[in-house]
Amino acid sequence: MAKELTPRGENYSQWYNDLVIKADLAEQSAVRGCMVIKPYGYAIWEKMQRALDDKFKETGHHNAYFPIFIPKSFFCREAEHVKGFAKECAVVTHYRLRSTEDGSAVEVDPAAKLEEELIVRPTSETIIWNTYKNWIQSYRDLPILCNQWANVVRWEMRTRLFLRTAEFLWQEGHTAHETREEAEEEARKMLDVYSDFAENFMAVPVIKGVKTANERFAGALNTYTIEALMQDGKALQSGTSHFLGQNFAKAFDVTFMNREGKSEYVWATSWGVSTRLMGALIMAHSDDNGLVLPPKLAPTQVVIVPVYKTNEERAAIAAKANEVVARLRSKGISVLFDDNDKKKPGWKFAEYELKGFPIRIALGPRDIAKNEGEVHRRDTMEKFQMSLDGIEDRLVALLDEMQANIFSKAKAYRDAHVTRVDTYEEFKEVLKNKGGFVSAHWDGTTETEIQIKEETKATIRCIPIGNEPEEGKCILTGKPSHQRVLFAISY
RNA sequence: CGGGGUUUAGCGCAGUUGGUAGCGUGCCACGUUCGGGACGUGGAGGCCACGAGUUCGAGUCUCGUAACCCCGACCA
Repeated sequence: MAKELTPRGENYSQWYNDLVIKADLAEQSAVRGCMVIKPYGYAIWEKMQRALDDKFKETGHHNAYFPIFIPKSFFCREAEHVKGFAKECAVVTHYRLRSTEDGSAVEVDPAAKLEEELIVRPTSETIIWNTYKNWIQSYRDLPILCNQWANVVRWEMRTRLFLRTAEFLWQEGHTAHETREEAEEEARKMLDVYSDFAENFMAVPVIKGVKTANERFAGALNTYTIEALMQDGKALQSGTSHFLGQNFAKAFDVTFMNREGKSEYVWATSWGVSTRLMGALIMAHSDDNGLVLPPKLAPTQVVIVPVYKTNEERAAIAAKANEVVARLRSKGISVLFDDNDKKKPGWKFAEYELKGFPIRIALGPRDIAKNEGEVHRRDTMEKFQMSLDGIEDRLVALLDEMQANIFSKAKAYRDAHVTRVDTYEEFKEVLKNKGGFVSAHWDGTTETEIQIKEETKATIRCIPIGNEPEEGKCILTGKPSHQRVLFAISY
């Protein structure tokens, strides 16, 4: 029992942390608040990246890259933006080190102080809009649809692997448009791209919605969000898409000649998802045996574990296994044949379950004799015998079924944890004992929102898109309300 | 920045009234094993966070310093 996990029920945070480390996804780095993503974790992230990138390309976007450093003066151009990020910025003040007098160490060379400090990007709106200024003169130059895969730094007080780290990997799309309508449509479209990805690849059901003014991105006119629910009943903001209006165009003086020959400020959007999605993936599906990966994101979908005593058996199984490997690969299934002789089958079973490999096939002498394999599926932990004839087609179907099953399981949990309440007492009771989203009336004011947050720790996660209008009374103030909003305690 | 805690082998930990360092796991070697995290034997691995004190003697007591963790405030 080398890698026993903390049970999920007892201490969810510890379970999560344990799992991330023991499944070889990531670990705390020696640098405060920073994370090392290990090869296995990164392989999953790469699959996510690839799927997202394909979607971005399909919707007409191009990848580009902008500097990691933002001159302080750029950063301060947009008042709300700087207010939102100022408290968590890493700042470069010098560009050189020197040896100390006794030669035993190095120190910052005071003579190498930068004239203007550089901010390590917490997000790239400012450096990008400073650049877009030079790219845009006419409506013919629009739209600009760029995406960047990058790292950003936000000096958070408290960090958690994948969910909140001082440095994290993400993608940030930054688009420039001719009209308000086009920009708003873009922001909405990218929200749909995100929710499609979350649900169809990650198998994580999400609620699409609009953020309240209080929760909006610093500098945006409107922030759209996808909100997912974790198994401990906390919500996780999993992706955001912002309609920035003309705020950044005005801050960086980006104008274009419109079709009427008049000068106009450019309309903007930005949108991003980060390695936080890894956290969502882990917390949405995993169980006490470890990680559960949806087949579309599993770096390896099928692992074949040989079971043998003698070298003759080992050779016979290997021959059969290699044949199965080739057939599975011909159907596009990623497969590993683990004939490492140093580890025993039982050890391998546990290890691959911990790492969330969707399907395992055990091949032993008994199976070979019958031309069968023992198939184990990770999502339900069921085992059954399967003929090796045509196994490739059956596993393609099984992987699809598992993808769907993992999603519907998560969705059933999520749906069971959206609770409608009409009084503040019920509201507090549900948050305390059941968790999840609480659908309630709110009077629409920031004061009420903040008071509820202070009293219950719950925030308004979003106003769901397509919300049915409904007359009611604010749970806190009793003032009239025209629709319900979703509250939750969140990460 | 408030409140609590930790620091001893690669990792996880124990170490009693102060007496000179231990367990689990991992690692190396050999043998028996191999259908759910096998076992035996042998082996390597330590400035007990750092600095000062008390003492014949400090992992253990006192003071100081640092790093990290948890709970708050801040946030994708």
